[in-house]
Amino acid sequence: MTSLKSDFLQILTERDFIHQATDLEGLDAKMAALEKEGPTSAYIGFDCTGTSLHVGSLVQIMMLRWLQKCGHKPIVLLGGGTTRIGDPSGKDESRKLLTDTDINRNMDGIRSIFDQFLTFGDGQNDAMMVNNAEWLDKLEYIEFLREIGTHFTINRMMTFDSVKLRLDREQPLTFLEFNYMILQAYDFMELGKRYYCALQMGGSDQWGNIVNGMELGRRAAGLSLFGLTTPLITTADGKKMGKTADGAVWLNEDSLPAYDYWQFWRNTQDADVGKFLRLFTELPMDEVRRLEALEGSEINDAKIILADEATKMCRGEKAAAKANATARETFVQGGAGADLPTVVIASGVFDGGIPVVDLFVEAGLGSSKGEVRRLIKGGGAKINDVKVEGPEQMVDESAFGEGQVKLSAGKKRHALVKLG
RNA sequence: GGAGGGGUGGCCGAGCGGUUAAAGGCACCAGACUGUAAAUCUGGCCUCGUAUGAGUACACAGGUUCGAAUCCUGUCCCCUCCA
Repeated sequence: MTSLKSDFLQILTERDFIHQATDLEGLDAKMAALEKEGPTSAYIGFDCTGTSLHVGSLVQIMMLRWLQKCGHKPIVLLGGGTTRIGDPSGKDESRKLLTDTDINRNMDGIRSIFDQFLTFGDGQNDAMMVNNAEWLDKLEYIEFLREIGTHFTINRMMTFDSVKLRLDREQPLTFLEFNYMILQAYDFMELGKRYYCALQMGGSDQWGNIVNGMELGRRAAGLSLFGLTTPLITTADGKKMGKTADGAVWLNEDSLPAYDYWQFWRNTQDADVGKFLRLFTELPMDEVRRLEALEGSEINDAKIILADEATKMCRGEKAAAKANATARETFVQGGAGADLPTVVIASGVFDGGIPVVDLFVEAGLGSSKGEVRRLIKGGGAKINDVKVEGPEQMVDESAFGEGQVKLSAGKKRHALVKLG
């Protein structure tokens, strides 16, 4: 890559954020002119398909954060309107249609995430959040077709992956979904007109949608727009990043406690440490290079730093410190950290003792008694770090040395039970 | 509208009257090895039960049969081809 002049693109390149970009030099020149011409604003759209976003969206969010750090203006576009259509990109089947109340609820959840990562306000490079329902809901069909529809040919639309893949696999694509890209294109143009937004970023599956928006903006409004996509982030063994046993790794505290979030990063594979440090932390590159070069068990230090940094950003300094402390106490000192999932059980329940099996289910370390029984059979269940010998074992109040009991299912899952 | 094919456990996918709680694979969980890694090996993977076992289960509802995921009837859903 030839030398880039703008800080923003320089950083993005160095940290491997960029998969494809339109006219990188042109964009670079525009962004480098920051001091004279003011900040460039750029947007990323997020559909409101769930109450939270997961780490899959984190690359995108990090880009907005860097954008702001470099003195530009990030725009978060919530897809209040487009979510009512459903993006067919990268999906074999159309998604179930969401109700408006679902969408509104989801929007609230998602909104709260961005407060962690960006600074919102009215200043020149403060972030802003907009909802595309604001303009999409008002569109008039015939008028829209005449003004916008004339700029799209079916011939070209058929060549875009989101459409082509679906058709190639002989999967149905509804007319509703077919319109998604047009509406997203319209968004880009609208943001260009309203807020001088010149750049749209997104995941690699958004390339087609982004390019469409650029072309529409140019043809229909004479705007000069740019597009940039991130690579699909996969783990070293080729899986899509961000799925764990219990599902997605959510960014919202409500959906995933900070301790688990921290653990997710802590359990990164060796081979991914460098990549993740680049993308998901703001550590200087020298530091990243030093950390990823660590070998053997030393790389664990790098993973801890990764977990600290990532958690700090998403959940705040305190939560990160707490998660770190809990992990240290639990794993290094073999104790029980305060941040472990905790269940309070009325002390009366223990009169005469209760079966271990029930206790584990109660503590959320197993979804059924059978599952816990199997765990015990496999030798994976421990109480206060003592292996549970058999499923018939009973637990009574004598186990509560300091008012709590630590239960472990395997090496990584722990929970505390307290008397209440 | 017509003709045909199909709906099996989280997913893929065998089975097509009893030997089927249902092959195999993936995913997942635990153990061993380690470094809270990867790879590998071992065990597990519907619910209840210490267990012999029992209860549910192969889209849904009925029926035939000593016995059905397997045969029949109806319903719902999906796909393909034709118009």
